[in-house]
Amino acid sequence: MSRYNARTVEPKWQKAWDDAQTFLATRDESREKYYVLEMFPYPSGRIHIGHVRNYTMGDVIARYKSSCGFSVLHPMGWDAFGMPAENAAMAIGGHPKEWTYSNIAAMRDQMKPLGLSIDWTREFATCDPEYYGQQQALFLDFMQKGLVYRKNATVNWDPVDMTVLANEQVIDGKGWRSDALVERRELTQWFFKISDWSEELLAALDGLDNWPDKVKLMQANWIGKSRGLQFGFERTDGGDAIEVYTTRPDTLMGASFVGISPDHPLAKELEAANPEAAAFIAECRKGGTTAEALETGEKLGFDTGIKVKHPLNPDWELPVWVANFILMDYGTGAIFACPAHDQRDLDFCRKYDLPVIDTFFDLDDAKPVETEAFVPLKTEKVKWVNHFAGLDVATGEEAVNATIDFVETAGWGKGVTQYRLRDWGLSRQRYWGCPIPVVHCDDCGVVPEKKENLPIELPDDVTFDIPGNPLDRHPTWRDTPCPSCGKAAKRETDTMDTFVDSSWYFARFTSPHASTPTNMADAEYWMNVDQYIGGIEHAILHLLYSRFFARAMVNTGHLPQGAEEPFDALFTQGMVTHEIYETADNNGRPVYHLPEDVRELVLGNKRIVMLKEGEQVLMHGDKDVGIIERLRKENLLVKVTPSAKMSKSKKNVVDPVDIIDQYGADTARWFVLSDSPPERDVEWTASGAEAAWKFLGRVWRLAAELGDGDDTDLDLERATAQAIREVTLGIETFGFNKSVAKLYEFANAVSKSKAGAGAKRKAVKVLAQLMSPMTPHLSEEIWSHLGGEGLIANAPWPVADEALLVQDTITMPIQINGKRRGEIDVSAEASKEEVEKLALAHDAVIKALEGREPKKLIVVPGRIINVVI
RNA sequence: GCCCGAGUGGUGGAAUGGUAGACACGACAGAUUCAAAAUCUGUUGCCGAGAGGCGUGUCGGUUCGAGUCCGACCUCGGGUACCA
Repeated sequence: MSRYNARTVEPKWQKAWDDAQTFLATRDESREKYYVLEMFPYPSGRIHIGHVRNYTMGDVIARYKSSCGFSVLHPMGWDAFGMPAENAAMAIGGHPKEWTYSNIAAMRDQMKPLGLSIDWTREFATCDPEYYGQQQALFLDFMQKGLVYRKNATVNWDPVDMTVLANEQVIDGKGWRSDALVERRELTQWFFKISDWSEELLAALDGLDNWPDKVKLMQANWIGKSRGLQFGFERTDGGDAIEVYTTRPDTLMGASFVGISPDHPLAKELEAANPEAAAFIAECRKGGTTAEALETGEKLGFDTGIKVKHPLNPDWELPVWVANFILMDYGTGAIFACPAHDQRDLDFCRKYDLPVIDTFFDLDDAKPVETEAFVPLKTEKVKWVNHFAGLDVATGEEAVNATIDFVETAGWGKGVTQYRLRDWGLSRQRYWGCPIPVVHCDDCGVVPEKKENLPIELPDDVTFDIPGNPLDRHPTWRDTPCPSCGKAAKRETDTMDTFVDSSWYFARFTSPHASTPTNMADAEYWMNVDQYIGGIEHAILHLLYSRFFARAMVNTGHLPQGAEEPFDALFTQGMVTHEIYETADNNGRPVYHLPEDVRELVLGNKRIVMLKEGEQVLMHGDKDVGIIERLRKENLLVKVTPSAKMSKSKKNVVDPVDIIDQYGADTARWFVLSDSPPERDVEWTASGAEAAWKFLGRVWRLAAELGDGDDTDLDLERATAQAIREVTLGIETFGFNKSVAKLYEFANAVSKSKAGAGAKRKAVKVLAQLMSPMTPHLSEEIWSHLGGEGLIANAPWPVADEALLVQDTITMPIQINGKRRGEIDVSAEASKEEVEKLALAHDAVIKALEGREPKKLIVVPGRIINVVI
C-alpha cells in the first residue's frame, strides 16, 4: 500500500488534462455557457497566498459548473502596466518591459502547479501591443462618440524632482524621494465622460441582484446623488454674483459666511491682485490632492473683504471667505456656511470668530449651539425658528423640498440634482502604460491617430535615471506626421490610467486574439461574466469603471446589447492579511521586510522580532536582556505593525510555493478553502497546512485500502445523500469552508462505518467527486484507482437521492422561559397538539410548573418548544 | 474627516430570530512502539466538587426567545478618484 505522493501524482494528472484539452473553452451553441472570472493579477513577480485563495475559489466554481454540464470559460491574464515596473527600473536598473515579462513568466510557473482549470490559450498581458493597440482603437471610437475630452485637473507636483507624483508617492504631504513639500498644480488632462451615465449607473444597481449589498451601497454613495438649491449671492461691490450649491437650503437663515474654493475663479482673480490672498492660496496648494488630506488637514480661511447680500434680507451682509476645505470639483465650488448645523462650519466659525445662528431646535430642547453642531437625521422632525417658507415643525427633508419650492416660486434660485461622481481622469505622465493615440498639430490642433497606424507602440530605448516621463524626453518618438494634414506634428506623451486596461479585459477574453477589440459572435455567446470574483478593495473604482466601459462599448458597437452590466454575479472575497515588519533608513523613513526575512525569539514574556542577519549578532543561546540594545544599534530590531492587506509595497506577503513544494497543490488548495469563510479577511499563519495534508493522506488510505464487494449500507447511503446536498449547497453559496467541514464529517463517517467494502466503495467514489473541485489531483487518483470511467473532471456531478433525506423523527428542544431544559423525540408528522401534550408531560416541565398552568406555550413545528411560566 | 464592513472557546470558525461553539487546529490523556515519528481512541467554552451558574466587543432596547433585529459606543480592516 503506497503512500499518496503528490509530487508524482499532481504532474501526472495535469498532463492528462492538458493532453485531453479538458479546459479548452469552446463556443458550443448546443450547451449553456458559464463564464467564471477572477480579477486578474498584477505581475509583481511572486504569487502570494491571497492569489492562491482567490484562484482556487474560482477554480472550484469552474470545475463544479463544468461537472454540471456547462461549457465553461475560465481564463487568465495579467494586469501588466503600472508604476511598480518603473520603480523597479529606477531602483535596480533594467527595463520595465523585461521586468514585467519575466515576472509574468515566473508567476505563470508558480500558478501552473496549482492545477487550475484555466484555458491558457486565452492568456494575454495588458502590456502586449496586441492588447493595448485594441484599447487605443476603443479610445478612438469613444472619442468619436464624444465620450473623451480634455480639461484642467490638479496633480501632485514634486517641485524638486519636477515630476507628477501618485497619491501613494506622497507621504505626509512630501515627495517620497525628494522629501520636498508637494504642491497642487493644474495640468491639461484627458477625461472619460463617465458623468454622462451617473443616473444610469446609480439606477442600474437595483438590477444587480447577485451583487453584495455592501458593494452596491458603496457605489451608490460614491455616485452621490443629491438634490439641492443653486442660487447667486449678489455682491455689494457690483462684481459678478457668487453662485452657490447647497443641499441644506432650509438653513439659509443660519448663514454665517460665503465660502469659495481656493481654485474658484474669484479666488484666482484675487490671487493676481492681492499679495495677501496670493500668499494664502499658495499655502492652500501645499500638500497632496487626496480627499483625505483635504478633509483631515487643518481648516484654513482667508477673509477676502468682499461682501454679499443675503437673498432674503438685502440689509444683511455676509463676508466672503476663501476656505481650503471647499472643493472646486463639487457643485459650484462655492457654499454658504451654516455653523449651527454643520460641525466643520462650526469649527471654522469658532476659529475665525464668525457668528453662529440657530435655525431649528430639537422638539423638546431649544438649547443654542455652543461647541457641538446640532445635526439631526434629515428624517427627524425639528422645531424651526422663523423659517422664511413658513415652516414650524418639520423634518429636514420636508424643509429642503419646501425651501426649493419657495425659492423657485420667488424666482431667485433653482432646484438642482448633483452627483458627486466626477469624470474619469485617465491621463498619466508616465512611460509604462498605454499611449493615448492622439497627435498635437500646430494647424489642426488635437487630432486622433488613424486606426491603421495602431498600435502606437512604446519605444524600447528609454532610461529611468532621471525623474519625469521618458516619452517626453525621447529624441524621436514624439515626431509624427499629422494624421489630418500630414505636416510634422507631435504625439501625445500621456499614457492611460491602468484602470482603463482592467475595464474591458473581461470582454477581450471572449476573443483574445481578434483583430478588433472584440468579436461580436464570441461576445454574444460568452458575455456576461456569470460569476466575477475579486477583492473588496475594488468595490468602487474598478467595478464602476468597468460598468461605464461596458456601456461605452455597447454604445460604440463593441459589445452586444444586454452587456451593459458585464458581471451578473459578484463575489468579494476577503483579503489575506499579515503583520508588517518595518525598520527605518538613515532618514527615518520606513523600510519593509518580508516575513521570510525576519526571525522571532521569545525573551521571558516578550516577543522580539529581528532581521535574519540579527542571528549573527546574537551569541549561541543568548538570553541576555542587552539583545534589544545590540539589535537596535545595528538597526536589526524590527517594529511589528498589526495585520494589514498583503501588499508588495509593505512586503507583508507570504510565498505559497513553499507549501506547494512541501505538500503539493491539493493541500494548498484544501488549506485556503478550509476554516475561514471566503468573504472574510483571514490572518495568515503557518499552522494548518500540515493538518490539511494529513487529512488528504487519510482520504487516500481510505480509498487505497478498499476491497471489492456488492453489498449496500443504508446508513452510508444516507450519509452520502446528505453530503451531496450540503457540499453542493456550500459551493453554490460560496460557503466553501462549510463544504470542507461537511467533507470532513462525511470522510469520518465512511472511515468509521462498519459497512462492507462494496458500500464503502460507492461512498468513497462520491467523496472523491465531491472533493474534486477542491482537490482535483487526489480525486482523479482515487477515481482511477477505484475504476471510475474517464477523468473525474468530465464525470457528471452526483445527485442526492431525495428519498434518503427524509427524516421520520425529529428531536425538539424544550425551553422554559427561553432557556433550554430538555428535549423530546417526536414523529415528523406529529400535530401541534400532540407535541404540546408531550412537552407538558416532560419531567423538567412538570417540575418547573409545580402544578400551575403555563402562561404561554409556543410550539414552532419541527423547531422548538418554549414554555413560558 | 467621510463612505462600507468585521468583532463568537487557547486558535480558525459553525448556527432560515429557535439546543451557541458543528467541523478543524492546538492542548491533554490513552492505545500501538525498544523508543520516536506516523496512525488510532477519548477529553477539551469559562466558573463550580456537584447541583447549577455565566457566556457571542461594550451599554441599552424590541421579542415567548437575540450571535442574528434596532439605537449608541469601542476596536480592527477596506475605500477615499494617480497603488493595483
